[in-house]
Parts: sequence; C-alpha cells; structure tokens
Amino acid sequence: MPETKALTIGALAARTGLSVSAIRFYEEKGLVEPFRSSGGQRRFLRSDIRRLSFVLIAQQLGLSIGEIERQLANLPHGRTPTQADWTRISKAMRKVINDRIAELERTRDRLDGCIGCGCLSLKKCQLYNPEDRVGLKGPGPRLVLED
Amino acid sequence: MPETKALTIGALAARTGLSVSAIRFYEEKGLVEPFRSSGGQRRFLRSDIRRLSFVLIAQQLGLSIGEIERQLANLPHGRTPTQADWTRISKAMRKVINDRIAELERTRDRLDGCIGCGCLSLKKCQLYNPEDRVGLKGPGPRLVLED
DNA sequence: TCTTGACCTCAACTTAACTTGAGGTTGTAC
DNA sequence: GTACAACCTCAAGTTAAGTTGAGGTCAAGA
Repeated sequence: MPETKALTIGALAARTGLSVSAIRFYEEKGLVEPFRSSGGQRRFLRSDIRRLSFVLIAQQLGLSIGEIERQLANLPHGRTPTQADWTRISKAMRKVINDRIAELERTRDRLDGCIGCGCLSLKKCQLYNPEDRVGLKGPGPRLVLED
Repeated sequence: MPETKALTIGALAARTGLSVSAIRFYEEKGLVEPFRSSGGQRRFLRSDIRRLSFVLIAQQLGLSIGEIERQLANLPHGRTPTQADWTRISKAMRKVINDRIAELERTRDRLDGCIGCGCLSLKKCQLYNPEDRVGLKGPGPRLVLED
C-alpha cells in the first residue's frame, strides 16, 4: 500500500454526506484546497474528509463559514494534519460549545424567573403592572436579552 | 389613567430595539397585528412589546420566523395576553432551550472522546489509521454528527 | 477505441430575514 | 395654519449558503 490515495469530489461527497456543489462552494470559500489532476479535475486528500466533517460540526453549532475558516486556519492545507493540529482545534471547539451552553442557561434562568408572572422582563412583573405605569420610562423587556 | 395607550411604530421600535422596517416586516409575516389610526398609521398594543421581545429571544435560540409564529399562535392578537398565556409559551421555550443544551452536550462529549487522538470520528482513531485501511468501507466521520 | 458517467466552469436562481430608496401622506408643535 | 419629523406603500437590493442548469471535458471499463 503506497501513499494515501487521492479522492475525487464525488467520493468525498459520498464520504461526508455533502453535495458535490457544496464542496465546490467550500473550496471557493477557502475551506478546502484540492489539487488538480492532469485533466483539471479536483483531487482531495483523505484528511479533507475530516476537514469537512469539522465544517459540518461547526455549522451545526451555528458558526458562519467565515468563522469556520478562521478555526481551520490552524490546520495545514496540502498535508495531513497531525494529531496535535486536531487536538488544538478540537479544544477551541469545546470552548465554543461551552460558551453556547452557558449562554442558553442564562437565557433559561431568566425566563424561569418570569414564568410565574408571565412577563418577559428580567425584573419580576415590572411590565405586567396593571396600571401600566412602568414602561413609560423603563428599559423594557429587552433586559431578558441583555447582559 | 384610561385604557392602555397605543404605541406608534417608532415608539415600539425604541422600546424593543428593533428597527421600524423590521417591525413592518414582522407584521407582514403575521407576528404582530397592529390596528390603524384614522389616517392609516399603525398603532400597537403595549403587549406587543412583550410579543416582539419574545420574538427576539426565540430568534436568538435559532428559531425561524415560521417556528416563532407557531409558538405565538398560542397568544391572542388584539387583546393583552393573560398571565396564563405567557406562562404556557414560556414553558414551551424552556423545553426548546433544554433540548438545545442537551444536543450541545452530546456533541461536546463526542468531541471530547476524540481529542486524545485528534480524529473526528466517534470510534476512536478509526480513521486515523496510518495504513489508511479503514474508510474504504466505513461510515466515516459523519458519526460525530449522527445520532 | 468508444461510450458514458463523473467532472469542469460560469451564470443565474433560491430562501431567509431584512434594509434601502423613491415618492407620497399624517399629525403635532409652534 | 404651516412646517417637518414620522409615517405610509411598494419595489428592489443585500448577505449567507448553497442549488440548478447549460454547455463542454475527462477517464475508466468493455
């Protein structure tokens, strides 16, 4: 068994579950950099499977292609990344996930604090005042969203 | 102090932090249903502040406008919602948040299981095999994403 | 060698969620 | 009673993330 064999775009699509057009699009955006066959067709490294899998995970987390590219910038193009490369990037993703979870928990706790009164304000019932006095000067329900 | 006073679109924008054009857009999508002044200008209920705040929260959670509309369908238009109305909808959102957190935790755990080897496959190192044997027939890194 | 599926480029279309602009009207403060 | 900010409608533009289609080339098996 010689050097790792190159993959055609179709094979890569089959391995990642992505469409061929999506892979071309990702190339255009710089997420992968295939080389070309003598006839001009794209040839991918086996490590690009993992690269694109990473893209899928990151997208599921809500990262834009630009953000994903910034993460992937820590991986080499053109050669198979080392374990250390992947470890570094996986740890960065772990942080992204943890941050996102913390944010959701904060939002949840704030909603919880208000379920009793049915309002959406951080300060209990501030806006559910029957006289509707508050709110003429107040900050409004945006509080739930703000830090 | 008589009946709750109506809000102009500009006032509602100021109170929610949304742009005027976004509020018009949300009306078009059915998220709010203002009545009109004699001259044809939009007039909003005070409760629409909370309605739109809910929209902002739900959007932050990644719900599309269609999904948000489905949630809001449980609230009455044209009259101020009751506490019970808001409690019901808040609880539904709590579930959305909890589900999303659980999903993130699952993804995180799976990544964690692989940080040691640097691969992105659920099965440790299945794809990081130096001989590159696996993967000719295997399921590939998509496993991290699948259930 | 020939055929045919897989691949190529480039341009245009799609959907979501808005924004921007043109051209005109309302309402309120002086 | 008039100025002018705020409002109105409707059409078109914008960004992200791709998809679709036309018209043409490559490569691998019979």
